[in-house]
Amino acid sequence: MRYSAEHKEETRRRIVDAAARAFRASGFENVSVADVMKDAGLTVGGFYRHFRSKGELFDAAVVEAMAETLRMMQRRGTSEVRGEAWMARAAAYYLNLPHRNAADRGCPLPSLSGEIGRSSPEIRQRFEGTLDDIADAVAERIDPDRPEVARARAWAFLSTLVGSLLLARGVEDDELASEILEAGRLAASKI
Amino acid sequence: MRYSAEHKEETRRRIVDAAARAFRASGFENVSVADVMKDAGLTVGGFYRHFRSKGELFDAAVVEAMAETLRMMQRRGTSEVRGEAWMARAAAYYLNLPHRNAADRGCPLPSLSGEIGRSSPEIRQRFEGTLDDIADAVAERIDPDRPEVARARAWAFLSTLVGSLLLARGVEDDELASEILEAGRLAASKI
DNA sequence: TGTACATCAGTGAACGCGCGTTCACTGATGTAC
DNA sequence: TGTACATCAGTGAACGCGCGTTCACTGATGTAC
Repeated sequence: MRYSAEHKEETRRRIVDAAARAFRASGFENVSVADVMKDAGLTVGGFYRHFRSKGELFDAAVVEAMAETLRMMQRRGTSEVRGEAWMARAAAYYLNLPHRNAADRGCPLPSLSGEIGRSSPEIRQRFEGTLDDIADAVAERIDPDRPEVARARAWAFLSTLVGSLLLARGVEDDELASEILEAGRLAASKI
Repeated sequence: MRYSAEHKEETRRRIVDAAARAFRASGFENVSVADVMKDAGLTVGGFYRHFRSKGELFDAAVVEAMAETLRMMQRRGTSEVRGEAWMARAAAYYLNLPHRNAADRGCPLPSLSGEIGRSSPEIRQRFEGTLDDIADAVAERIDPDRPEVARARAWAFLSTLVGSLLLARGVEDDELASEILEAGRLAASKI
Protein backbone atom coordinates (compact mmCIF):
# COMPACT_ATOMS: atom_id res chain seq x y z
CA MET A 1 0.00 0.00 0.00
CA ARG A 2 1.30 3.45 -0.96
CA TYR A 3 -0.08 6.38 0.94
CA SER A 4 -1.04 5.05 4.32
CA ALA A 5 -4.47 3.51 4.71
CA GLU A 6 -5.28 6.25 7.21
CA HIS A 7 -4.57 8.88 4.60
CA LYS A 8 -7.17 7.51 2.20
CA GLU A 9 -9.70 6.95 4.95
CA GLU A 10 -9.22 10.47 6.22
CA THR A 11 -9.80 11.88 2.74
CA ARG A 12 -12.91 9.77 2.38
CA ARG A 13 -14.19 11.05 5.68
CA ARG A 14 -13.67 14.63 4.51
CA ILE A 15 -15.66 13.93 1.33
CA VAL A 16 -18.51 12.29 3.26
CA ASP A 17 -18.63 15.15 5.75
CA ALA A 18 -18.83 17.73 2.98
CA ALA A 19 -21.51 15.68 1.25
CA ALA A 20 -23.56 15.21 4.42
CA ARG A 21 -23.59 18.97 4.87
CA ALA A 22 -24.37 19.79 1.24
CA PHE A 23 -27.12 17.21 0.83
CA ARG A 24 -28.87 18.34 4.01
CA ALA A 25 -28.69 21.94 2.86
CA SER A 26 -29.71 21.46 -0.77
CA GLY A 27 -30.96 17.94 -1.44
CA PHE A 28 -29.51 15.28 -3.69
CA GLU A 29 -30.05 16.82 -7.12
CA ASN A 30 -28.90 20.30 -6.27
CA VAL A 31 -25.47 19.18 -5.14
CA SER A 32 -22.86 18.26 -7.74
CA VAL A 33 -19.99 15.88 -7.20
CA ALA A 34 -17.66 18.73 -8.14
CA ASP A 35 -19.19 20.93 -5.41
CA VAL A 36 -18.59 18.30 -2.77
CA MET A 37 -15.03 17.61 -3.87
CA LYS A 38 -14.23 21.31 -3.91
CA ASP A 39 -15.64 21.61 -0.40
CA ALA A 40 -13.37 18.77 0.65
CA GLY A 41 -10.39 20.58 -0.91
CA LEU A 42 -10.09 18.21 -3.88
CA THR A 43 -10.96 18.07 -7.58
CA VAL A 44 -13.64 16.02 -9.31
CA GLY A 45 -11.52 13.36 -10.90
CA GLY A 46 -10.36 11.85 -7.64
CA PHE A 47 -13.89 11.16 -6.50
CA TYR A 48 -14.07 7.76 -8.14
CA ARG A 49 -11.10 6.46 -6.17
CA HIS A 50 -13.47 6.57 -3.18
CA PHE A 51 -16.98 5.92 -4.50
CA ARG A 52 -18.51 4.10 -7.42
CA SER A 53 -21.19 6.73 -8.00
CA LYS A 54 -22.86 9.82 -6.64
CA GLY A 55 -25.62 7.59 -5.29
CA GLU A 56 -23.13 5.66 -3.20
CA LEU A 57 -21.94 8.97 -1.76
CA PHE A 58 -25.50 9.89 -0.85
CA ASP A 59 -25.88 6.56 0.89
CA ALA A 60 -22.71 7.14 2.91
CA ALA A 61 -23.73 10.71 3.72
CA VAL A 62 -27.14 9.61 5.01
CA VAL A 63 -25.58 6.90 7.16
CA GLU A 64 -23.12 9.43 8.55
CA ALA A 65 -25.74 12.10 9.31
CA MET A 66 -28.04 9.54 10.93
CA ALA A 67 -25.20 8.15 13.04
CA GLU A 68 -24.43 11.67 14.25
CA THR A 69 -28.05 12.10 15.26
CA LEU A 70 -28.06 8.80 17.08
CA ARG A 71 -24.81 9.65 18.91
CA MET A 72 -26.25 13.00 19.86
CA MET A 73 -29.35 11.30 21.24
CA GLN A 74 -27.29 8.82 23.23
CA ARG A 75 -24.98 11.49 24.57
CA ARG A 76 -28.00 13.36 25.91
CA GLY A 77 -29.02 10.11 27.58
CA THR A 78 -26.07 9.75 29.90
CA SER A 79 -27.73 12.21 32.24
CA GLU A 80 -30.29 10.89 34.70
CA VAL A 81 -33.21 12.82 33.30
CA ARG A 82 -36.11 10.65 32.12
CA GLY A 83 -39.75 10.89 31.11
CA GLU A 84 -41.38 14.24 30.47
CA ALA A 85 -38.42 16.16 31.81
CA TRP A 86 -36.20 14.52 29.23
CA MET A 87 -38.78 15.06 26.49
CA ALA A 88 -39.07 18.75 27.29
CA ARG A 89 -35.32 19.10 27.23
CA ALA A 90 -34.86 17.18 23.97
CA ALA A 91 -37.72 19.03 22.30
CA ALA A 92 -36.22 22.38 23.27
CA TYR A 93 -32.85 21.26 21.98
CA TYR A 94 -34.41 20.26 18.66
CA LEU A 95 -37.16 22.78 17.99
CA ASN A 96 -35.69 26.25 17.83
CA LEU A 97 -34.84 28.88 15.22
CA PRO A 98 -31.11 28.13 14.98
CA HIS A 99 -31.81 24.50 14.12
CA ARG A 100 -34.50 25.59 11.68
CA ASN A 101 -32.02 27.95 10.00
CA ALA A 102 -29.07 25.56 9.85
CA ALA A 103 -30.38 22.56 7.96
CA ASP A 104 -26.87 21.71 6.78
CA ARG A 105 -25.67 20.89 10.25
CA GLY A 106 -28.93 19.65 11.70
CA CYS A 107 -30.92 16.47 11.87
CA PRO A 108 -31.22 14.77 8.48
CA LEU A 109 -34.74 13.49 9.10
CA PRO A 110 -36.61 16.62 8.02
CA SER A 111 -34.20 17.50 5.22
CA LEU A 112 -33.65 14.08 3.69
CA SER A 113 -36.62 11.85 4.54
CA GLY A 114 -38.41 13.05 1.43
CA GLU A 115 -35.55 12.02 -0.84
CA ILE A 116 -35.02 8.79 1.05
CA GLY A 117 -38.67 7.91 0.55
CA ARG A 118 -37.92 7.86 -3.18
CA SER A 119 -34.54 6.14 -2.95
CA SER A 120 -33.50 2.56 -3.59
CA PRO A 121 -34.59 -0.22 -1.20
CA GLU A 122 -30.98 -0.60 -0.02
CA ILE A 123 -30.72 3.00 1.12
CA ARG A 124 -34.17 2.86 2.70
CA GLN A 125 -33.29 -0.29 4.62
CA ARG A 126 -30.11 1.27 5.92
CA PHE A 127 -32.07 4.36 6.91
CA GLU A 128 -34.71 2.20 8.54
CA GLY A 129 -32.12 0.44 10.70
CA THR A 130 -30.69 3.61 12.18
CA LEU A 131 -34.11 5.18 12.55
CA ASP A 132 -35.19 2.15 14.53
CA ASP A 133 -32.16 2.51 16.79
CA ILE A 134 -32.99 6.16 17.33
CA ALA A 135 -36.56 5.27 18.27
CA ASP A 136 -35.27 2.72 20.77
CA ALA A 137 -32.88 5.23 22.30
CA VAL A 138 -35.71 7.73 22.62
CA ALA A 139 -38.07 5.12 24.10
CA GLU A 140 -35.45 4.27 26.73
CA ARG A 141 -35.37 7.93 27.83
CA ILE A 142 -39.14 8.35 27.78
CA ASP A 143 -40.00 5.40 29.97
CA PRO A 144 -37.45 2.64 30.56
CA ASP A 145 -39.97 0.60 32.54
CA ARG A 146 -42.63 0.17 29.87
CA PRO A 147 -40.79 -0.50 26.61
CA GLU A 148 -43.93 -1.27 24.54
CA VAL A 149 -45.79 1.92 25.32
CA ALA A 150 -42.59 3.91 25.32
CA ARG A 151 -41.81 2.88 21.76
CA ALA A 152 -45.14 4.10 20.46
CA ARG A 153 -44.63 7.34 22.35
CA ALA A 154 -41.12 7.59 20.91
CA TRP A 155 -42.47 7.39 17.35
CA ALA A 156 -45.07 10.04 18.07
CA PHE A 157 -42.43 12.19 19.76
CA LEU A 158 -40.08 11.91 16.80
CA SER A 159 -42.89 12.55 14.33
CA THR A 160 -43.84 15.75 16.09
CA LEU A 161 -40.25 17.01 16.18
CA VAL A 162 -39.61 16.20 12.54
CA GLY A 163 -42.95 17.55 11.33
CA SER A 164 -42.63 20.81 13.26
CA LEU A 165 -39.15 21.48 11.98
CA LEU A 166 -40.21 20.65 8.43
CA LEU A 167 -43.18 23.01 8.51
CA ALA A 168 -41.15 25.74 10.21
CA ARG A 169 -38.61 25.48 7.40
CA GLY A 170 -41.31 25.71 4.76
CA VAL A 171 -42.58 29.10 5.87
CA GLU A 172 -40.81 32.37 5.18
CA ASP A 173 -41.86 34.35 8.23
CA ASP A 174 -39.71 33.90 11.35
CA GLU A 175 -42.59 34.76 13.69
CA LEU A 176 -44.76 32.06 12.21
CA ALA A 177 -41.85 29.62 12.29
CA SER A 178 -41.40 30.36 16.00
CA GLU A 179 -45.11 29.80 16.61
CA ILE A 180 -44.91 26.41 14.93
CA LEU A 181 -41.78 25.41 16.82
CA GLU A 182 -43.19 26.47 20.16
CA ALA A 183 -46.40 24.54 19.59
CA GLY A 184 -44.35 21.50 18.66
CA ARG A 185 -42.15 21.85 21.73
CA LEU A 186 -45.11 22.03 24.06
CA ALA A 187 -46.99 19.13 22.51
CA ALA A 188 -43.94 16.89 22.13
CA SER A 189 -43.13 17.17 25.83
CA LYS A 190 -46.56 15.87 26.74
CA ILE A 191 -46.85 12.97 24.33
CA MET B 1 -59.23 35.35 -29.32
CA ARG B 2 -58.89 32.11 -31.33
CA TYR B 3 -59.50 28.89 -29.48
CA SER B 4 -61.87 29.78 -26.70
CA ALA B 5 -60.40 31.05 -23.45
CA GLU B 6 -61.85 27.99 -21.75
CA HIS B 7 -59.91 25.71 -24.05
CA LYS B 8 -56.58 27.20 -23.02
CA GLU B 9 -57.52 27.29 -19.37
CA GLU B 10 -58.63 23.67 -19.47
CA THR B 11 -55.31 22.63 -21.04
CA ARG B 12 -53.43 24.58 -18.41
CA ARG B 13 -55.40 22.85 -15.71
CA ARG B 14 -54.50 19.46 -17.17
CA ILE B 15 -50.81 20.39 -17.17
CA VAL B 16 -50.95 21.62 -13.57
CA ASP B 17 -52.78 18.48 -12.44
CA ALA B 18 -50.21 16.23 -14.08
CA ALA B 19 -47.41 18.30 -12.54
CA ALA B 20 -48.96 18.26 -9.07
CA ARG B 21 -49.08 14.47 -9.23
CA ALA B 22 -45.59 14.02 -10.65
CA PHE B 23 -43.88 16.46 -8.28
CA ARG B 24 -45.49 14.86 -5.24
CA ALA B 25 -44.41 11.43 -6.43
CA SER B 26 -40.86 12.26 -7.49
CA GLY B 27 -39.84 15.75 -6.39
CA PHE B 28 -38.92 18.75 -8.51
CA GLU B 29 -35.67 17.58 -10.09
CA ASN B 30 -36.81 14.09 -11.00
CA VAL B 31 -39.69 15.31 -13.11
CA SER B 32 -39.02 16.68 -16.57
CA VAL B 33 -41.20 19.17 -18.40
CA ALA B 34 -41.52 16.60 -21.20
CA ASP B 35 -42.81 14.00 -18.70
CA VAL B 36 -45.51 16.34 -17.45
CA MET B 37 -46.58 17.37 -20.94
CA LYS B 38 -46.76 13.78 -22.05
CA ASP B 39 -48.90 12.98 -19.02
CA ALA B 40 -51.20 15.81 -20.01
CA GLY B 41 -51.41 14.41 -23.55
CA LEU B 42 -49.25 17.10 -25.13
CA THR B 43 -45.70 17.63 -26.39
CA VAL B 44 -42.92 19.69 -24.85
CA GLY B 45 -42.92 22.64 -27.17
CA GLY B 46 -46.37 23.83 -26.19
CA PHE B 47 -45.43 24.15 -22.55
CA TYR B 48 -44.17 27.69 -22.89
CA ARG B 49 -47.53 28.95 -24.15
CA HIS B 50 -48.69 28.35 -20.58
CA PHE B 51 -45.71 28.89 -18.30
CA ARG B 52 -42.55 30.95 -18.39
CA SER B 53 -40.43 28.24 -16.77
CA LYS B 54 -40.46 24.91 -15.01
CA GLY B 55 -40.19 26.80 -11.73
CA GLU B 56 -43.42 28.64 -12.44
CA LEU B 57 -45.08 25.26 -13.03
CA PHE B 58 -43.82 24.01 -9.68
CA ASP B 59 -45.26 27.09 -8.04
CA ALA B 60 -48.66 26.47 -9.65
CA ALA B 61 -48.56 22.78 -8.77
CA VAL B 62 -47.81 23.50 -5.12
CA VAL B 63 -50.63 26.04 -4.93
CA GLU B 64 -52.99 23.52 -6.52
CA ALA B 65 -52.02 20.63 -4.24
CA MET B 66 -52.25 22.81 -1.15
CA ALA B 67 -55.66 24.14 -2.21
CA GLU B 68 -56.86 20.56 -2.60
CA THR B 69 -55.68 19.78 0.91
CA LEU B 70 -57.41 22.85 2.29
CA ARG B 71 -60.65 21.99 0.48
CA MET B 72 -60.44 18.46 1.80
CA MET B 73 -60.01 19.79 5.33
CA GLN B 74 -62.94 22.15 4.97
CA ARG B 75 -65.15 19.49 3.47
CA ARG B 76 -64.47 17.27 6.47
CA GLY B 77 -65.47 20.23 8.60
CA THR B 78 -69.05 20.50 7.50
CA SER B 79 -69.95 17.68 9.83
CA GLU B 80 -70.70 18.52 13.42
CA VAL B 81 -67.81 16.61 14.91
CA ARG B 82 -65.38 18.72 16.93
CA GLY B 83 -62.52 18.38 19.39
CA GLU B 84 -60.88 15.02 20.02
CA ALA B 85 -63.50 13.15 18.05
CA TRP B 86 -62.68 15.21 14.99
CA MET B 87 -58.96 14.85 15.61
CA ALA B 88 -59.22 11.08 15.83
CA ARG B 89 -61.21 10.96 12.63
CA ALA B 90 -58.88 13.29 10.71
CA ALA B 91 -55.79 11.48 11.98
CA ALA B 92 -57.22 8.13 10.86
CA TYR B 93 -58.07 9.59 7.48
CA TYR B 94 -54.50 10.88 7.09
CA LEU B 95 -52.28 8.30 8.75
CA ASN B 96 -52.74 4.96 7.02
CA LEU B 97 -50.86 2.72 4.60
CA PRO B 98 -52.76 3.72 1.44
CA HIS B 99 -51.88 7.37 1.98
CA ARG B 100 -48.31 6.41 2.78
CA ASN B 101 -48.13 4.44 -0.48
CA ALA B 102 -49.78 7.01 -2.74
CA ALA B 103 -47.67 10.12 -2.33
CA ASP B 104 -48.68 11.32 -5.78
CA ARG B 105 -52.29 11.81 -4.81
CA GLY B 106 -51.79 12.65 -1.17
CA CYS B 107 -51.01 15.66 0.96
CA PRO B 108 -48.14 17.73 -0.44
CA LEU B 109 -46.82 18.69 2.98
CA PRO B 110 -44.67 15.59 3.59
CA SER B 111 -43.62 15.21 -0.04
CA LEU B 112 -42.88 18.83 -0.92
CA SER B 113 -42.07 20.74 2.28
CA GLY B 114 -38.43 19.78 1.94
CA GLU B 115 -38.17 21.24 -1.55
CA ILE B 116 -40.24 24.26 -0.60
CA GLY B 117 -37.87 24.97 2.27
CA ARG B 118 -35.17 25.49 -0.35
CA SER B 119 -37.33 27.40 -2.85
CA SER B 120 -37.59 31.09 -3.64
CA PRO B 121 -39.15 33.50 -1.12
CA GLU B 122 -42.16 33.97 -3.44
CA ILE B 123 -43.02 30.28 -3.45
CA ARG B 124 -42.44 30.02 0.28
CA GLN B 125 -44.72 32.97 0.96
CA ARG B 126 -47.46 31.48 -1.18
CA PHE B 127 -47.01 28.18 0.65
CA GLU B 128 -47.07 29.94 3.98
CA GLY B 129 -50.38 31.60 3.18
CA THR B 130 -52.21 28.37 2.44
CA LEU B 131 -50.54 26.57 5.31
CA ASP B 132 -51.78 29.27 7.63
CA ASP B 133 -55.31 28.84 6.28
CA ILE B 134 -55.07 25.10 6.84
CA ALA B 135 -53.94 25.65 10.43
CA ASP B 136 -56.90 27.97 11.00
CA ALA B 137 -59.32 25.44 9.55
CA VAL B 138 -57.88 22.75 11.80
CA ALA B 139 -57.98 25.02 14.87
CA GLU B 140 -61.65 25.71 14.20
CA ARG B 141 -62.40 21.96 14.31
CA ILE B 142 -60.25 21.32 17.36
CA ASP B 143 -61.77 23.92 19.62
CA PRO B 144 -63.85 26.75 18.15
CA ASP B 145 -64.25 28.37 21.55
CA ARG B 146 -60.58 28.94 22.36
CA PRO B 147 -58.93 30.14 19.15
CA GLU B 148 -55.54 30.93 20.71
CA VAL B 149 -54.97 27.58 22.33
CA ALA B 150 -56.59 25.78 19.41
CA ARG B 151 -54.12 27.28 16.96
CA ALA B 152 -51.13 26.02 18.91
CA ARG B 153 -52.77 22.62 19.10
CA ALA B 154 -53.48 22.75 15.38
CA TRP B 155 -49.81 23.28 14.61
CA ALA B 156 -48.81 20.41 16.85
CA PHE B 157 -51.52 18.24 15.32
CA LEU B 158 -50.37 19.02 11.77
CA SER B 159 -46.72 18.49 12.73
CA THR B 160 -47.47 15.05 14.09
CA LEU B 161 -49.43 14.02 11.00
CA VAL B 162 -46.81 15.31 8.58
CA GLY B 163 -43.90 13.89 10.55
CA SER B 164 -45.47 10.44 10.94
CA LEU B 165 -46.26 10.15 7.27
CA LEU B 166 -42.79 11.34 6.34
CA LEU B 167 -41.06 8.79 8.59
CA ALA B 168 -43.42 6.01 7.49
CA ARG B 169 -42.49 6.78 3.88
CA GLY B 170 -38.80 6.68 4.67
CA VAL B 171 -38.81 3.10 5.93
CA GLU B 172 -39.01 0.06 3.71
CA ASP B 173 -40.84 -2.34 6.00
CA ASP B 174 -44.64 -2.11 5.96
CA GLU B 175 -44.94 -3.41 9.51
CA LEU B 176 -42.70 -0.70 10.84
CA ALA B 177 -44.52 1.88 8.75
CA SER B 178 -47.81 0.74 10.31
CA GLU B 179 -46.31 0.99 13.77
CA ILE B 180 -45.23 4.56 13.10
CA LEU B 181 -48.59 5.53 11.62
CA GLU B 182 -50.53 4.01 14.49
CA ALA B 183 -48.41 5.78 17.08
CA GLY B 184 -48.96 9.03 15.21
CA ARG B 185 -52.71 8.46 15.02
CA LEU B 186 -52.99 7.83 18.74
CA ALA B 187 -50.83 10.76 19.80
CA ALA B 188 -52.35 13.22 17.31
CA SER B 189 -55.86 12.54 18.61
CA LYS B 190 -54.81 13.53 22.09
CA ILE B 191 -52.82 16.67 21.38
C1' DT C 1 21.45 3.95 4.60
C1' DG C 2 20.55 5.04 -0.18
C1' DT C 3 18.44 4.38 -4.62
C1' DA C 4 15.42 2.51 -8.28
C1' DC C 5 10.98 1.06 -8.87
C1' DA C 6 5.95 0.34 -8.29
C1' DT C 7 1.65 1.93 -6.74
C1' DC C 8 -2.22 4.62 -6.62
C1' DA C 9 -4.50 9.13 -4.70
C1' DG C 10 -5.33 13.00 -6.97
C1' DT C 11 -5.51 16.24 -11.33
C1' DG C 12 -7.96 18.40 -14.97
C1' DA C 13 -9.58 17.92 -19.54
C1' DA C 14 -12.88 15.53 -22.41
C1' DC C 15 -17.07 12.89 -23.30
C1' DG C 16 -21.87 12.10 -23.60
C1' DC C 17 -26.40 12.38 -22.03
C1' DG C 18 -30.56 14.51 -20.22
C1' DC C 19 -33.19 18.28 -19.98
C1' DG C 20 -34.85 23.18 -20.01
C1' DT C 21 -35.68 26.29 -23.45
C1' DT C 22 -36.10 28.19 -28.23
C1' DC C 23 -37.77 28.31 -32.80
C1' DA C 24 -39.80 27.74 -37.37
C1' DC C 25 -43.75 25.70 -38.66
C1' DT C 26 -48.76 23.71 -38.78
C1' DG C 27 -53.49 23.76 -38.63
C1' DA C 28 -57.73 24.53 -36.08
C1' DT C 29 -60.85 28.02 -35.12
C1' DG C 30 -62.58 32.75 -34.45
C1' DT C 31 -63.49 37.25 -36.91
C1' DA C 32 -64.34 40.57 -40.71
C1' DC C 33 -66.80 41.47 -44.59
C1' DT D 1 -74.50 32.40 -45.06
C1' DG D 2 -70.02 31.90 -47.10
C1' DT D 3 -65.18 32.90 -47.68
C1' DA D 4 -60.57 34.96 -46.91
C1' DC D 5 -57.70 36.13 -43.36
C1' DA D 6 -55.47 36.41 -38.73
C1' DT D 7 -54.30 34.38 -34.49
C1' DC D 8 -52.14 31.43 -31.55
C1' DA D 9 -52.20 26.60 -29.16
C1' DG D 10 -49.61 22.97 -30.16
C1' DT D 11 -45.69 20.26 -32.76
C1' DG D 12 -41.20 18.35 -32.95
C1' DA D 13 -36.53 19.24 -33.99
C1' DA D 14 -32.47 21.73 -32.52
C1' DC D 15 -29.60 24.20 -29.21
C1' DG D 16 -26.75 24.69 -25.28
C1' DC D 17 -25.55 23.95 -20.71
C1' DG D 18 -24.64 21.36 -16.50
C1' DC D 19 -23.14 17.45 -14.61
C1' DG D 20 -21.90 12.48 -13.82
C1' DT D 21 -18.40 9.75 -15.34
C1' DT D 22 -14.05 8.42 -17.78
C1' DC D 23 -9.32 8.74 -18.88
C1' DA D 24 -4.43 9.72 -19.62
C1' DC D 25 -1.30 11.64 -16.77
C1' DT D 26 1.40 13.32 -12.44
C1' DG D 27 3.91 12.96 -8.45
C1' DA D 28 4.18 11.67 -3.62
C1' DT D 29 5.31 7.92 -0.87
C1' DG D 30 6.02 3.06 0.42
C1' DT D 31 8.87 -1.12 -0.67
C1' DA D 32 12.72 -4.03 -2.39
C1' DC D 33 17.36 -4.58 -2.59
